[in-house]
Amino acid sequence: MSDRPATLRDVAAAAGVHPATASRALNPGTRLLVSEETARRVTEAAERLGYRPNPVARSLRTRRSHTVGVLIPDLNNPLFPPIVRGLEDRLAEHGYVALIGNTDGDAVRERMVFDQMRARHVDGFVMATATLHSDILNEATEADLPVVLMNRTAEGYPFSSVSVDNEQGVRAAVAHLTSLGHTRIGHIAGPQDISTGLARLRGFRDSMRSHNLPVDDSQVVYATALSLAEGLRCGRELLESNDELTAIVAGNDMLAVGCYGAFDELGVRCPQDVSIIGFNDMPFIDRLRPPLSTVRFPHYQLGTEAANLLLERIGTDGGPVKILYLAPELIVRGSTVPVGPQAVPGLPGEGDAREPAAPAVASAVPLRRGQTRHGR
Amino acid sequence: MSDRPATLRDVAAAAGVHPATASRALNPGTRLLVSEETARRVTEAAERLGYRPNPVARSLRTRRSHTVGVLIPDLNNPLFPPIVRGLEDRLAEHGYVALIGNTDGDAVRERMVFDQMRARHVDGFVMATATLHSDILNEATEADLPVVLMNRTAEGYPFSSVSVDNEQGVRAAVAHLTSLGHTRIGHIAGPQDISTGLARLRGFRDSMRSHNLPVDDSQVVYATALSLAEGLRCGRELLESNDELTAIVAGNDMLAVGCYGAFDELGVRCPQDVSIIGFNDMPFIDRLRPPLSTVRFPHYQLGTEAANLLLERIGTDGGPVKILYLAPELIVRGSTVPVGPQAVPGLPGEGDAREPAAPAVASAVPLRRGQTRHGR
DNA sequence: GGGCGCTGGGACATCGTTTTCCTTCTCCCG
DNA sequence: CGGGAGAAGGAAAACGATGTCCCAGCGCCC
Repeated sequence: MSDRPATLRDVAAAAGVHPATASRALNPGTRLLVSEETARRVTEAAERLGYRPNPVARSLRTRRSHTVGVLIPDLNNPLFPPIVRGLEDRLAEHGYVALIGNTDGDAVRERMVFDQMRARHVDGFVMATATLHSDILNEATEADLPVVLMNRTAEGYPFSSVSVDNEQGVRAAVAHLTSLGHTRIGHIAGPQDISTGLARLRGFRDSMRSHNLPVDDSQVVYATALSLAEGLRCGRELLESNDELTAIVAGNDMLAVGCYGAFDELGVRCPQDVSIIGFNDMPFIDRLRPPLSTVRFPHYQLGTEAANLLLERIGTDGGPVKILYLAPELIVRGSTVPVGPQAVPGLPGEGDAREPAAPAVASAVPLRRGQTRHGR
Repeated sequence: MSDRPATLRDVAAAAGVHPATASRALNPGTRLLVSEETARRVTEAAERLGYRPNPVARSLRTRRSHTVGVLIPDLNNPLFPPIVRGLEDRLAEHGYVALIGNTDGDAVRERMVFDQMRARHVDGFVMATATLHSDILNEATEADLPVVLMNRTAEGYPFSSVSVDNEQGVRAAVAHLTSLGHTRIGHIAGPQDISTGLARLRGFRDSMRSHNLPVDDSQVVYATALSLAEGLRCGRELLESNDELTAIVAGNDMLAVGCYGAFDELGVRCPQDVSIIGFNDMPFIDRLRPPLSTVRFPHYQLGTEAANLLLERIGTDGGPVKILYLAPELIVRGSTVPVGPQAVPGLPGEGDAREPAAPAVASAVPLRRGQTRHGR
């Protein structure tokens, strides 16, 4: 109505009460301190004036910004947007908003955004950042900041975390490959200072052992980053030093896609010559050639669960520390086929195990169009 | 040092001055109001105490939140992360942070996030949202909110905008196709209530006309959203009603990729039977099969320019309204080939016009590995 | 009937800055 | 030597909400 937005004082005046009373009436937690009748009058006045509490003033008083800091390596990595969406959506339900900070895996940048967010008085942190610099975690511990680790696990820190059961995922991947007859399986391991890199390598070794398959040193190559470039480099190295390799378990989808480049370079056909399986089931990964077999986990839900954990910690300060694991799921696509000479199917790599209803290439008829076209 | 973070009052006490003086000394704009000597003492005290101004208190007083609202359709669309990164990086340089709101192309959600952001007193808006609901724009105009439209143009609103020269981009696409001998070219138009959908359709009609190629009604199909599903539907429709079509200009990459699905369904080979070209050059689009020819624009820079425009508007209130266009660039990949029988090259769709240095498949030698492998 | 407990709500301080106003002091010039 | 300009910085009022303190009134019970 007026040009300046209505303030609590305006509402109080309109309702004929003291501002403090108006505050009490409007606040769910303190509403029972005022009479039914007064509360009604105040809320009605607020409604009429289109009153919106000023979150800045409220924050100043309550020392709660209703803002959380989210540290991720890089939003450009297609894995993160769905996770962030889950996080944001869940936070929004509780009146919180997320401040997203990209660290680019750079310690200096990470420190910068962390400090910047602390300066803005975020109520908590969700960290999915690549290399967990313990000085930041230490600082957060000392300052008793609510922190939730996402897709990373806490070791010796009093932080809740939500992540995927990486060992189980990799075990499923290895079991899948062995069931296809593969025995010489390589692994492109993610950086070992990242918990996922570590856990997946562990899962790889464990399940190879349980299948009685030896793993010599040349079968594992270590990436220094979860990037396409490192995937290319490691794939090259792995293939060049291992003649008889028939399958690769990549530390994540990015590394696997990078490996596609190595295949092209070396004239290796995928999946006929070498099968490969990734991890994450990134968006669009099913549209590559060949469509990548991978281990999926529920991205969006990872975000919502992280939000839940953080909200618990923030809400009643004393919320328990929880370590949550989400179950992974094997997704078989065109990049993994049975080993051996028979492994040259007519149509190169199609068929997604998860969407069986999708009209497959195989079922398409040549169609009238094809003929007119070829005749040209 | 202490457990409670240092406040301006602490700094003032430490420097032996009044808090107001400390404020003046610390604030670049008012520093010249205090003596050299005092300023030195204050900054030194601040340094010593590790003083960080409380942005909440500052915001309350200055009515500046140093926060901007960014409305985008969906962060999951790979086109947006790079743009958002550009925006955030540039804003961060000036002490601003972005609040990102996903509208999902839904008017209700859009209204929600808009209100939420206004309640949070953002200093301005960057809107890249799909359908620009004029009531929101009207409201922003009335309230005199700084608004920058990104990848959308303003029509009759006093807002700066930055977008791509869509007409020119589509003209380049059509010229490319005609130079390959295509004459029967279809268009999957984006929604006509989005400025890009409109402009690209206009560009299509214009350039077809200037090549003296007729466009009948069946050659243009209208998508209701920039989604894979709509691309599939429209591609299907276009192909089924146009027997002799040899090329398609898609309203954006998403529609083009959706169209790939239609190709599969109908047994149409791409690019041998039908060439297709997209728009945007989304990340990872070069890794599809076939790699999509498309029209690129500098994503990151779109974000930084939007940030620049907004900062100008926010800074000196009176900053001019600017309409900025970025030049597009044609990217030829494997999805567009010459029309006719000769259009069946040995290797299906490879070769990226932009990265000529990349080792191409064609140059890969069979390699020793290939032999051992084939012998198996 | 007076003390007591309880409830509703007003007054005021407070969160940490910025900003306006005003006092003090110095200096310069007529 | 007095007065005005100007610099330096203190005092205090915001900004808008919340929370603490306290008082007035009312019902109740002994």
